[in-house]
Amino acid sequence: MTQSAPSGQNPEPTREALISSALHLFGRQGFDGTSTREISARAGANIAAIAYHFGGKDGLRLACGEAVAKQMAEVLQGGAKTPITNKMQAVRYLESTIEAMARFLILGAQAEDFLSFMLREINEDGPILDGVYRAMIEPKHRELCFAWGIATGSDPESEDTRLAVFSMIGQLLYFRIGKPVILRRMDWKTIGVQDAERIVNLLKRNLHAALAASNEG
Amino acid sequence: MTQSAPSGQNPEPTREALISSALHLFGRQGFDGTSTREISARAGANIAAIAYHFGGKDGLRLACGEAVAKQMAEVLQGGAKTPITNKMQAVRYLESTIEAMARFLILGAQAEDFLSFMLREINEDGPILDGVYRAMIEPKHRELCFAWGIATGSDPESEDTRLAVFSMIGQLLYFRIGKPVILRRMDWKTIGVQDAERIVNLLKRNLHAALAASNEG
DNA sequence: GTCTATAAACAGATAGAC
DNA sequence: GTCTATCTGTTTATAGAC
Repeated sequence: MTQSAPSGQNPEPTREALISSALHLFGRQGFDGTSTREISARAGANIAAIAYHFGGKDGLRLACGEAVAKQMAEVLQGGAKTPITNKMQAVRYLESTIEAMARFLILGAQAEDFLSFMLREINEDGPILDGVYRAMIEPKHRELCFAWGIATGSDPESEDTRLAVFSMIGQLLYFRIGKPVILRRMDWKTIGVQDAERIVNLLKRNLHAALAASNEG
Repeated sequence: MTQSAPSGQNPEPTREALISSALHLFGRQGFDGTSTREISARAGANIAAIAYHFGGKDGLRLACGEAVAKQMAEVLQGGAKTPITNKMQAVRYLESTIEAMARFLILGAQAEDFLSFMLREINEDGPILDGVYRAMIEPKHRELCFAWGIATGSDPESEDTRLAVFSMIGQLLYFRIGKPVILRRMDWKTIGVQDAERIVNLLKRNLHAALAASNEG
């Protein structure tokens, strides 16, 4: 938005190409493991373009973080259509969120770059995590806690509820984070559609089991 | 910090210091983000010592992988004392494994370097993961699957069992992997002893709930 | 807005004294 | 086995033509 769009064309083609290339390479090789030459070459642009558009390599990294936050927020939106007022709606919401996230995380091909990048940024615990946490993780987790509270009849913002939601999300995310390990142990070359379905069913069973246990306690 | 070698005592003091320093820095900054100068300075050794002892930076990385595999194997050993013959023993084994791993992962201060390093290596999916997988992850996962099979009366090496064990381990590991996110959401500065206890209890509840659900199905 | 050319700093590896 | 000094290649950033 900082520049006036040329008539009819894509406003910032090199800018977007640079972000897309950087996201891909940062995710695969890490920030320090990727050179600006490599990024610009992959984007079909010049090395100097990075300094021009983003001020430098660090600026490009930040722009990648913003792109991830924006894209992920769009993906995660869609469950919050109908308001949740009773237990059945809450359970359905939790279920459909797990399904959507699992399919996106495990199968999503275009998600690969975003996720690898974010995984590294989470470990780094820097300003990019700050942004994505505020824009996406925190609001979504709060939403899930609200639904969890309705589904189990407990305080949505209690420590136990927040931790319970993390344990639900955690097992889901691990199927993406631990993918290299899982592929070895399962003797799979990749996680196929039917494999993902099996995982989704397992996660839903675990969800219902955990909810039932919470309702008893 | 530039000390000379205390000749005659510990067989390889510089070697060990280099591995320990590298593990720390690789975990925090990544392999590419860490220079050999930084490593040798922290170890109180000379830059040339890395080439002498390990052949180069890559050799030092491999040595770090071996050190992790060795240390982790020791930590994980200890549960496989008594043979598992009945359901109660199997459940107790799963429970105590979760407890031991959770306390080690979440609280263990000296585990920090090992885990950060391995997290990056898992994402990298290279030769270091190969070694650690074979030496530690695969055998331990197999052991857990065996116990899970006894506890639920299902085939220990079926795909569903292997995935179920991963979902159990996954939620455990996420409390370490996603630590920066969790600290923000829980508004904690660090995960204290009583917080860890709360998490362990949650994980045990989830374990029992999942086992119960598996027994029904 | 994109390019070439180059500067200045830094990387890992090594030769050779001790 | 440890040191200093240095070689060689690569890094990011920038100056200036177009």
